[in-house]
Amino acid sequence: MSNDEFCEVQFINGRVVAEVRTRMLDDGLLLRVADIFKILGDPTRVRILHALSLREMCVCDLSALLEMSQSAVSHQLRILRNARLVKYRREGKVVYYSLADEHITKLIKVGVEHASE
Amino acid sequence: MSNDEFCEVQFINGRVVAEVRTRMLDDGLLLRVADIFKILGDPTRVRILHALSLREMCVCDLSALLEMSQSAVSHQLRILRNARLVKYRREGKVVYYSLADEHITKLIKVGVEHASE
DNA sequence: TGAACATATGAACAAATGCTCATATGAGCA
DNA sequence: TGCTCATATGAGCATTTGTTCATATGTTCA
Repeated sequence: MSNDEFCEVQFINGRVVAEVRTRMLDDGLLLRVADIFKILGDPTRVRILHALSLREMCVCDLSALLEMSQSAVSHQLRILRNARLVKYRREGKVVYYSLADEHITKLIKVGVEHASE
Repeated sequence: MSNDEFCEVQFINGRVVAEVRTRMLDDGLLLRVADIFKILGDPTRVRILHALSLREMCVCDLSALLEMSQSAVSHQLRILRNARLVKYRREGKVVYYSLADEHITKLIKVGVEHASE
């Protein structure tokens, strides 16, 4: 696929494009990066993750804390589970969720720093 | 609004919820955090930001690099502009975009680190 | 075993999103 | 001024997303 299909200009150097392309990270990797950020890009999930960074919690407590239905919280927890951002343990009828690792805390932290500017 | 509306359980302590609530970051802040991550949560925008972290580029070159229409790139650049993640300068007919600051580079970097696991 | 409860999940639906297409804007140049 | 080109933007549309509602699953306990 030639550049001409997208850009008909001559004087804008294709060499610049080619040079940058060699230094670009793999598209698949950048896609995974976007996937992670997409998961973090929802207020409910951010609040859940932040709450879990303070303390392990069960679904019911999270639901009360966030003032959201148990179903809504559960649906979001599934998304976080599938993305391996949280882990959980069952204790009788109650399921306790916590962050999968400190990496997540760091991600949230960097986001908070940026938002606090 | 009582917890009961969302959680009828007695033995799951409301004190835990109350205690965590006092330590929770402000909801408005967490909303802004989610907003930033939402913007980073799209492959096109991540690729644009990553490219700009390597070099200042014009719309046309970005379009060629990403093999996307000029219109699509321009639309995404507007979103990035509104979020103050990129800045731009005009040079004749050409508009050059670059990252607003190194904060953005750091955000992307942390995301890449996570995705590289 | 059967009732009660914490959690999970499927279907449905409204809202948000990202692209395309057509067109507008704005700058350089003949 | 009129033409060309780089960029911006509005409308339309298909897809994705987050919630609710209803219901299923799985565990405890009488």
